[in-house]
Amino acid sequence: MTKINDTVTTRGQAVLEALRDLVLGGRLAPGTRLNEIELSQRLGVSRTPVRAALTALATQDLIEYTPNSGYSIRAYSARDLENVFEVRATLEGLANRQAAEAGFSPESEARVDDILDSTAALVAGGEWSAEICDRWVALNIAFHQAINRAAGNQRLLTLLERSPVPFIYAVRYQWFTLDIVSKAQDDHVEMASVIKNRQVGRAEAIGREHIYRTTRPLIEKCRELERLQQQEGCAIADLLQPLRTADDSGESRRALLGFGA
Amino acid sequence: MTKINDTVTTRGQAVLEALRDLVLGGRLAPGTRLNEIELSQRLGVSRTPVRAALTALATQDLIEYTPNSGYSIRAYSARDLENVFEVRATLEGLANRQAAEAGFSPESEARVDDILDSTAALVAGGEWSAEICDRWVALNIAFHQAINRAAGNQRLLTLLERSPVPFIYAVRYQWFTLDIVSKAQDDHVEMASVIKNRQVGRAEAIGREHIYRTTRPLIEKCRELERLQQQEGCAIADLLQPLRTADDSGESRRALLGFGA
DNA sequence: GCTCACCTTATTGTATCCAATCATGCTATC
DNA sequence: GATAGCATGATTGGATACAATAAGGTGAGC
Repeated sequence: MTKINDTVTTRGQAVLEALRDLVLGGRLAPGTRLNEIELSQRLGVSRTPVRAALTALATQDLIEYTPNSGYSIRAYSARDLENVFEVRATLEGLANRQAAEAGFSPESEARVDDILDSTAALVAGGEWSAEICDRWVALNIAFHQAINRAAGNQRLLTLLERSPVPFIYAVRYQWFTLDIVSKAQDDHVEMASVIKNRQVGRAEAIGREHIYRTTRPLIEKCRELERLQQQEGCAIADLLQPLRTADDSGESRRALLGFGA
Repeated sequence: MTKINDTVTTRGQAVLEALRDLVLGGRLAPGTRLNEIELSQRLGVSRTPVRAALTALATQDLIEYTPNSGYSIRAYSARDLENVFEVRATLEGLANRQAAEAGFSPESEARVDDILDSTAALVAGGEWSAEICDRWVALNIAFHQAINRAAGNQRLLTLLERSPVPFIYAVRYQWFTLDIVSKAQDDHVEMASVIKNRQVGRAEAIGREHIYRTTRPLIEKCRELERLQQQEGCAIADLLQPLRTADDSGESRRALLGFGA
């Protein structure tokens, strides 16, 4: 079994990264218990750093904790997702506004333009594969990160980066089609433009709307699935079902940890 | 030395509460190191639950963590405070909007009205003492909590309740004067009214503005102090200085823990 | 045959021990 | 006299042993 990467500061930190990837990967069904002993054995460490990582993940609401019972993968209902995205939309709106207030630094502006060029090229290519999708997802994260950083609000940045949107990574091959990504590209171009022109009010509105636009169909899909089944949480488990068995070799970091299917 | 309250589920949870109160209490100067051994001895437990609590607090950004060095009380610059309150204002705006969208339940409405009656009575009394201030602070928290709950967004509620505004508790005697509280009362009345009338847009704007209004003077004060001294962080330490020696018998829970001056 | 109680076992919670790391202060050398 | 290197102490990081709790199964009694 592969050991963890020990170039990181402490084992606890490394385990935290590993378990975060595991949880966000979406391979584990809601309710799955995270056994401390099993995890520590898989990662080649003792229970101590595993417990530290689990504590941190539970504090971030990425997993559930029940005293004397342990940690488990939490279920997301369509309502939960809606709430998560509503908060995120609001916070990204704030980030865009503050970025517009502050204006881009020359470096930020260059970076944003670079990213937009890259994503434009991907979209214009007309091809769409798992590999290209992964490239686009990385660029998409980089784009939002660049804007969120430009806002110059450390508190906001921390909240946005520490609350990754669950399932987005997991469902990306199903979700980010060329059509969706093309619309996102238009949004991104407008976001950058509005910030450059320091249009504060529009920046907030567009930043917020961009999140609503891109996530609403996902929520609708979950809601539909929930209607078909009565049980809460199961809806999303099903949405992810195809992924739990799919090939995932592209994700090097998680694969490195021995968490393959 | 007083032991921790063991009616709570696990020692780890109890220690977390205790340390959270300690940190939010504002008695410890920025940079103060949180020695695991010392804390465990004070609380009458081993280092293990202390470490769990410290991990959680660091994850919530209430304390700072440096690998192989430990945990310490973080400093807040005026800029930090501004960022924290900007995020909070935005989130409370969202809460008010969602509350207006959903409307009050009969119970929520009754509770909000009760609280408004109580705070109105305090303000109308014309007297202002530490004791009355404490009563008002508790009611103020209850008011915002009631509205935030009425929004029906669990995610949002968690973020708001897990990110208590630092220093508010610490500086409350200096800060919440009869004048300030009286203005807050007007805001609260309007917030409740607008939600009752389901005026969604105004609810968001007023909720947001209420936070800006009540916190901006605090930020200005910090900024002024920072101008006087060059060092960052020290400003707020000074703002709190009088409190570090002040009598604090009103805070039963923290006093219970043996963290007196 | 069903239910309740007890016991067993698996897993978490806590304490303690050892290792690793960092900071401090001293000494020696330039 | 100043600086670099080393040694020593204090503190954190990690592992392990032990205690407590919860869940599940088995047995006996009704």
